[in-house]
Amino acid sequence: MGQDARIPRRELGVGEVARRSGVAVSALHFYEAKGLITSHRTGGNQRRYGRDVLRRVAVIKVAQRLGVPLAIIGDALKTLPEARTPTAADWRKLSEHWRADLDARIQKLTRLRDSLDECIGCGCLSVDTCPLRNPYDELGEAGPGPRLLDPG
Amino acid sequence: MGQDARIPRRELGVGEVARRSGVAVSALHFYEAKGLITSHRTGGNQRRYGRDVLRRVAVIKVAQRLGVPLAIIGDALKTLPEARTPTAADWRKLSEHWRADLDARIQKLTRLRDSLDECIGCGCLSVDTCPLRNPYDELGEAGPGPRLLDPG
DNA sequence: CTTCGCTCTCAAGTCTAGTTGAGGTTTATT
DNA sequence: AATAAACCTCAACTAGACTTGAGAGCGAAG
Repeated sequence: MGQDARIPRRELGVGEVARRSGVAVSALHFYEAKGLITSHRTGGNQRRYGRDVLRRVAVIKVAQRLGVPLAIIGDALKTLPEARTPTAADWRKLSEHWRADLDARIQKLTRLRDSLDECIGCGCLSVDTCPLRNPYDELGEAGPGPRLLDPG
Repeated sequence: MGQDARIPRRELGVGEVARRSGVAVSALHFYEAKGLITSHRTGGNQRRYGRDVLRRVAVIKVAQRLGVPLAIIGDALKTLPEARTPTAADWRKLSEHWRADLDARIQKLTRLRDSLDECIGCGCLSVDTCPLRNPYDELGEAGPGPRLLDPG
């Protein structure tokens, strides 16, 4: 068993962080590879995390729920001074920024819903005239291929 | 040039469908491989589409804007009687269904925004008590792209 | 000191929605 | 008949966010 037995305030192993934060160990490895979190190693090359990692992972998860891609989250986290535990003030700054994105996304979906209501009985779907087919409000996700982000 | 010269009511070649519907030829191939549209072939193995394909592609594109994944769109189109051109009534049925999804998505994001407003200064992010971290409203988050899975 | 569980690295696979390219065939026009 | 534009198939690539698996090492309990 791990190192969590009687050491409430020490560093955390990867499995413990996984349990406490609710993400998989593989995801933590992945975040670390992407530079979103950091760790140092024991003599035996195992990861040890400071307690700030829990807050960081929390921020990551919330930002993902907001629809922010990992790369952007990573950039934001890097603006925090040197591997510091994010404070409430830091969090406020990040969340205010992301709130704007969220708002835009909600607006876009709402407009779409309104168009859908208008068109729901017409069945026209004309390429030129139907508002549902005319993306007057394509925000970011223009273009080719596989970049449609805007999950739930 | 192709077969569209003086034959307004005949079948359509793949390039013409692409031009008229605004999707790439490769996308039409792809939709066909996925069973969302069908064609028959000439002696020389080239695709020929009935005119209903234009309406079908229109439905596909609109549904995608609503955030419906291709697999679901395909299932819906399969409920239409045998390769029939979707009528206005068919379209209404589909769109009413998808409207509910859209609404749910909007509601979810709105709740998320409200939580964010509440939490924007608190910085708590407690795993147990923070509403931002407690996904009381995970509806099958059928996101595009990667699997943003579960209790994100 | 053995053993079992945890952790390590690295490669490859998954899923969506296609695009791109190679190499070859068909169709329409000249 | 020759030529050019369109079309064909199939494989491989893209992006994002991970997961899965193989093969090997680490750490603490018994």
